[in-house]
Amino acid sequence: MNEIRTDNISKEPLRLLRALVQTGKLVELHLDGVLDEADLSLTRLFTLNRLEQAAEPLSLSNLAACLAFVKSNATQVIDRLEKEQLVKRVPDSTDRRCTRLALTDEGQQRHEIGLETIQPFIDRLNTIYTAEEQGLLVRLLQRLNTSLV
Amino acid sequence: MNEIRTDNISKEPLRLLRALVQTGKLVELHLDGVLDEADLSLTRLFTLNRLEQAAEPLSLSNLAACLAFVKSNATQVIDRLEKEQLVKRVPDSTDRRCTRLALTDEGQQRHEIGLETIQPFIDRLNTIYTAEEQGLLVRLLQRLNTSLV
DNA sequence: CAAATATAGTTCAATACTGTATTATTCATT
DNA sequence: AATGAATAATACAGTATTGAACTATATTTG
Repeated sequence: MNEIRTDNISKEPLRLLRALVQTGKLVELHLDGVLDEADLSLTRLFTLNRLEQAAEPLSLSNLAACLAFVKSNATQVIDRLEKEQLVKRVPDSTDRRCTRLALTDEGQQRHEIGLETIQPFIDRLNTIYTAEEQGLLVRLLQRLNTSLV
Repeated sequence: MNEIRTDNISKEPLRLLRALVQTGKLVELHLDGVLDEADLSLTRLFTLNRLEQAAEPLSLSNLAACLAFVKSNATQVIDRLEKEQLVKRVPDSTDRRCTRLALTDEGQQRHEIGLETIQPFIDRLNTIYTAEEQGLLVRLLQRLNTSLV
């Protein structure tokens, strides 16, 4: 009797998967366009945001884990941000393998600008979803997130 | 008195955004690894899946819209799939600007293999989320999705 | 019907990302 | 203390994606 249930689930097995992956891409595609005027991308803004929010200065590995890309890419993202003086590499005091990342003043300013630039989209999210729905969505997504790390 | 509410929302304005974008990326990162053994990527599997599911043969623009990437990328994704004989370009009968896309037999087989390859992850999704939660999640995500097109 | 505008697809250059191999350092075990 | 395994970061090659400029065909409109 559970055939029916199984059939229902497997009928369109990629629906959830596609929704998860492609909504993210759509959002990124949209915001990358918007952020162009601030000389940022969503990846770059997220990076600045992480560094700004972190209690302790993050390492490159931390960052790669936070932002869902591989370590070698973290190196390059930070290379680019450092070249533009938005971020600074500082050596870790105790572990000499480890590099810590700090926002420069200009990095902080750019972070602010970036947040303002995407504010219209944030407002739009607030019209699309109620506060409760936003909370629910975040909880559901993070449940998957943590199960993937 | 609504200051409090506003503050609450703007305190961590990127939480939802980050959850949306990065959960998608994490899933893709994970499945790209898994799909490697089938000589596929998630993008490629989604592409095959779209072509297989479509009632009418899709055009390249359709596909780009479905899969959340730009037209020039659709051209190249299809170039690669066509080179491997998984997909065939066929001219549209009425509009000579338009190219329609068809799965080859090998493309269908590879699609099947791809689905089997990610089945363990689908199963895992089914343990992480109840059927109701999956439905809810899809509805919420698609609401944003359609508002972005 | 001609001219202007829009649409479908492609090309090409620039950028971003992944994966493998490598170096340097630390940690663990004996 | 010495050796071996683990971790942090990087370099580099290969691939994927974007964006702008372009060609060809359709559609609209004056």
